[in-house]
Amino acid sequence: MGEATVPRGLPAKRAAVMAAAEEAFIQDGFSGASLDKIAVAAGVSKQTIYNHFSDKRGLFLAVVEAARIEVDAQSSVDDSLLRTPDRLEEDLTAVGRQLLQVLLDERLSALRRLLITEVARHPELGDRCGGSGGGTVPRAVEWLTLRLALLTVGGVLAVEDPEEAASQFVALLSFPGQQLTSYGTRRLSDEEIEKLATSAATFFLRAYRSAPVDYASDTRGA
Amino acid sequence: MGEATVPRGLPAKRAAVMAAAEEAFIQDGFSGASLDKIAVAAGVSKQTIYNHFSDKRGLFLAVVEAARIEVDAQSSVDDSLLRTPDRLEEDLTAVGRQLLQVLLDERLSALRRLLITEVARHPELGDRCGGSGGGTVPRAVEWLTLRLALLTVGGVLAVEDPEEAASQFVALLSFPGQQLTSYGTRRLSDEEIEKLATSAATFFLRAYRSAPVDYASDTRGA
Amino acid sequence: MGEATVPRGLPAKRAAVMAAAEEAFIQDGFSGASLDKIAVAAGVSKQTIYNHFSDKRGLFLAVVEAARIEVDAQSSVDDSLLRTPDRLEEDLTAVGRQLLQVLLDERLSALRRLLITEVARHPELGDRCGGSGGGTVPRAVEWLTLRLALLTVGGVLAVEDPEEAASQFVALLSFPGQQLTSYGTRRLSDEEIEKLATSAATFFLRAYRSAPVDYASDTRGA
Amino acid sequence: MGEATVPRGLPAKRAAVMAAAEEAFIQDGFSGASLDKIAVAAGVSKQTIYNHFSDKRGLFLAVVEAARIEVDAQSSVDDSLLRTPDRLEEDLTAVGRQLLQVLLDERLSALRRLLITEVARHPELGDRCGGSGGGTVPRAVEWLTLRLALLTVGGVLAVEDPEEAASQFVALLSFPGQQLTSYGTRRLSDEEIEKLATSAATFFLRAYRSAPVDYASDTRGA
DNA sequence: GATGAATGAGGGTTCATTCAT
DNA sequence: AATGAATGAACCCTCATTCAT
Repeated sequence: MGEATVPRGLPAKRAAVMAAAEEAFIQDGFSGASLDKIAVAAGVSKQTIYNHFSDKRGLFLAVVEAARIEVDAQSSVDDSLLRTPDRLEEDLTAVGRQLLQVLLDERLSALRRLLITEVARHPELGDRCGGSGGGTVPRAVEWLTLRLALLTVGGVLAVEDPEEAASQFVALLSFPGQQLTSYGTRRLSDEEIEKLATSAATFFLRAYRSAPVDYASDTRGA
Repeated sequence: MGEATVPRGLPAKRAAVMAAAEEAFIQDGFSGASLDKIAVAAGVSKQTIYNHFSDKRGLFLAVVEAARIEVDAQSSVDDSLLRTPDRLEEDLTAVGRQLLQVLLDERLSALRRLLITEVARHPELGDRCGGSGGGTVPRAVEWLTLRLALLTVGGVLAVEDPEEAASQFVALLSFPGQQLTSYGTRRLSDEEIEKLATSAATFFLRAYRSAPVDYASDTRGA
Repeated sequence: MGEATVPRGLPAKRAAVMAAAEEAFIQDGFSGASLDKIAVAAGVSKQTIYNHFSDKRGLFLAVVEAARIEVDAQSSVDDSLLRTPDRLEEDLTAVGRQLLQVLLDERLSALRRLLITEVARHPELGDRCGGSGGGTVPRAVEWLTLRLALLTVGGVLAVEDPEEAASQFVALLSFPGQQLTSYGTRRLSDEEIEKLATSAATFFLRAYRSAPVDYASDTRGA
Repeated sequence: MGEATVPRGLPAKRAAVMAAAEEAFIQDGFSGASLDKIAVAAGVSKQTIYNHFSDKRGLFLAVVEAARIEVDAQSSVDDSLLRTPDRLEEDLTAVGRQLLQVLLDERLSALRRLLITEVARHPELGDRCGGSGGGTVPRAVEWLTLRLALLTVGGVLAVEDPEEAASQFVALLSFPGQQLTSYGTRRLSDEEIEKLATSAATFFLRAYRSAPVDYASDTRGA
């Protein structure tokens, strides 16, 4: 935990350093980022960085950890969705849209790209950042898990393992989303988002919708 | 294509440089890798690198391009699978196992991690490396697409868009695979592979199996 | 003025760097000089140079500018000469002697040689170093101009344009002086100096002495 | 003498190298010039340079020596001038104009700048290149010396030492010419040339015109 | 005689880091 | 707590030069 829990130095300077460092690390990677430039960008002496953080790696870890927490706290899905059986497909598609936007959020994507490469070089990142550097957003996934469980209890869905199903839905969104955007390097158009969300929701419901009687008469979307 | 297609210098030295460079770039990233060390590792003078490649960047691009091509050429799936209606679930699970092994192949994963961060910094990579998301294996995916199409034609599956369905299957495997392994940083156990493959195959067939009459009697789920 | 006017770093180190740099640049030229060697000669780390100066070029410009100012400040002619009509030829010859010594001063010559080649490559030098031809000494020339003007006012000389005449006198000294010494590369003997000064003074007075009545009886020549 | 008198290799390639080298050395100085770039500019392998010349210095010396000879051979003054007493001032001014153009010739100036700095570093240049690297043009000066001697014999001028007088005339032209042009870095306008030539001729004749009877009534040009 | 390939040394510059204030 | 000054190592790259073809 180190630097993050025992901040030394004036908090304002510390925050300026972390902001500048986050941008630098995201832009240039760990080795590519320069403490000189970070200090200049933060309007701070270089030594001040060393007063706040143990060294370059310490700064890096603190920045990533803070950003992860912050991003996760900001990502949520419209809580009114998936609460009733009607509009099931529409609601799930809407959830897909929102999840996509959360998962492909610019800052989160940049962070994820950073983690993906640096975790292999800095193993402590894995421990600090909720595993794997995968960069999914725990809160939103937990929320979806809960909804799926409730819908199953309500007889609307037939999901044996809600956590697994939630992960599958996220996978159906995230994987093509990352492929299409080069891991968040470019943005998706509204049409692309719509298409991905619809496709995932359709596929998902085709497998997990509970009423087999409806199945034969189901007019599955294209 | 540049340096990769107009090799100058003795091919042996060139190959040694590329091998050493691939390892260095994978290990330390683009900025982290040192040409000095690459030269030493390749048993070559530093200037020799510049005799073969224009730049550090030129070397990087050549290395990545070559590795991509090579990896893709080596990755294939057992061609006898998914050729008959019987053993559908077993075969699809086997395909999932093999795809997982291909997709999480150590070298391919390392390359993917490299690309994920560096594409943002070297846009040429996207153009050269086909999709830049870096890291699915075109040949294997094409193979699966073809199999799904044929099975649909044969009435075994009900897949409207085989390409999309193949991508979905890959997503169901790759996304959790990458999460669990920190993008290929650690290896999956056989049990984990089995579980992922089974889960994906089950989910996939639940949605795409063509005979609804079988649906009610299906003993699905792990 | 740039680096020269905003000195950062301990002035002592800065001065040591500039001294070492002046010697190196004079000895080896701009491209020939090595910052490594300058740092060693100055007893300073190489990075310290970059702490004080923006660049190799920045260092070069600062060094040349400072040296020019310093050299000019040190060069003067015996102020008691050319103040009375008597001893006109002797005084002018003495002025010639002293001007020669000033103009062929070792440091000034070295600086001039440096400027002559580098001005073409670093145009800023021309602006910074007053005329860039590099190497006459403004203060001494101004002094002579004033003396010639006063002697003309006193009726001793018949000089229409004192500034032009001063330049001519300097030309009569400098040009052969530079030729004979390979632009200050070797030193003149006292005899050579005497000969040049006498020749220039004789020639000059032959043209500019005011009393034509004296002309016929003049015992000129060496 | 070395390379210049015992040329090895195909003369065409040798000439291409020398031409490229002359430009490079003039542009960038001895240390600044790169054999790599010279080879490319000459359309020749680098090793070919070493087949023709001993090393970088050998190439440099050969280039400078050849250029000096060539430039001198091309510089001459209108031989019909200064042959009769009439039009003395006009002729001498015309000689001044032509000498200025010769002395400030672009190539000669560039060569002179090169020599001025490099002679100190390569003493053999002084021996090979007619002393001092001063860069006057022997043939033209000899011509003027002869003319002044003949005019003195003819009673038109009163020059005791024609060689010294010729040098003085050259000094009166060259020195301001080099100052004004930053040693040949920029070109003089016709007006500037005219002014310099007139000034030198006027000054020269004021001192050396033989007829003192004319002196009092002389209306010396401004 | 001419080449392409290779070398080792050194170029200028910037790095992460520490000391003194 | 914060700074400016300084460090030594390492960075990528290019140098003049030689070897083998």
